[in-house]
Amino acid sequence: MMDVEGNSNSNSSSSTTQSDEEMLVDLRRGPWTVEEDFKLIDYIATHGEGRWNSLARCAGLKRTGKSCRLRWLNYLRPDVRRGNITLEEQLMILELHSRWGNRWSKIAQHLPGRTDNEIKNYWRTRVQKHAKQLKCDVNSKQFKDTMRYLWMPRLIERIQAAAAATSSSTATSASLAASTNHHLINNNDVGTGNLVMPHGVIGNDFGVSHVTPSYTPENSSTAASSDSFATQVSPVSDLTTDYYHIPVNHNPNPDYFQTGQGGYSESMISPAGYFNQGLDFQAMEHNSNQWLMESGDTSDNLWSPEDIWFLQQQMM
DNA sequence: AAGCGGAGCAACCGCATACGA
DNA sequence: GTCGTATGCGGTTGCTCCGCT
Repeated sequence: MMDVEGNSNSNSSSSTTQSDEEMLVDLRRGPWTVEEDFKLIDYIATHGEGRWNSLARCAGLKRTGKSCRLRWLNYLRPDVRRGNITLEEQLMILELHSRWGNRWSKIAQHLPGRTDNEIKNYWRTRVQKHAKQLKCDVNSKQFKDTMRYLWMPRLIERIQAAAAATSSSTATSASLAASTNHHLINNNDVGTGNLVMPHGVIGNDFGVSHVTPSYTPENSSTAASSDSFATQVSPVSDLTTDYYHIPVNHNPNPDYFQTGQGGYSESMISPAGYFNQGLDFQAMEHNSNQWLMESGDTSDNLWSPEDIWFLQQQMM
């Protein structure tokens, strides 16, 4: 593919409008040029988006409507966030993927500024790489448990640590940590009631505990809406949808919430009980150590030796 | 310095669904 | 109800970059 010279492409899409696109005998493909980008931006600024086939034609772009749409949505749109996936976003992706699977666009809706394509790429390149390093399939129960019991708690710890390091002086970051905990842990209150305590005292069996004396969902939301916050860290608290409060068993996807398994956080509360269900955590720990040795990307190094030690204690 | 291989990412493809005539 | 068209989504491809040998 990637015929940058723009070969005719009558078979580019089985469902794309024949009348519109086949008339464009000179369709370009491959990477977009700066000139094409400007054309598209200009046209959309004047006429708005939508009706992509006619847009492509009227804007003088020798591209398919689909190509224009994709370019706009994934790259040119002014609110697209570029750059590294933050810890908060990683956590969100892991959590949301555990709920919805490869529903990338749905996941992207909860990560403002991120596109489904970007999240999909992140998953395929980073998460699947880790699965490979752990020598298990990304869809396997073992790998999902690894995410649930090791990565996610570790991410929460690191988010809190980062917030504590930078925010003793700013309420914003504190609210972030609180809000992250609130959103990610609050569905534990379904059937447990012991994780989210009044006035933001939050803890779990992984040693992740945090006291946020003034936290409420309301002020978290307020803090999250500040501009500086939005540009520096992922606006987790903008995820105002209350799906975290939905009892996990209501999830329509049986693949992710099997009987007795619950959501990840439900099991996080009482890992010891769950650890007795035949999981090969020794093998996971071995592979995880190997992963830590091999990975040079600090953003991926979610586990410390203490984590491994703790994991071993849980298994005893 | 050159070759090679893997990672990351932009773009394409095919299918599904929505919508209007 | 059917057909044609438009849009959206998830999977896949292949290019570029970068690190390693």
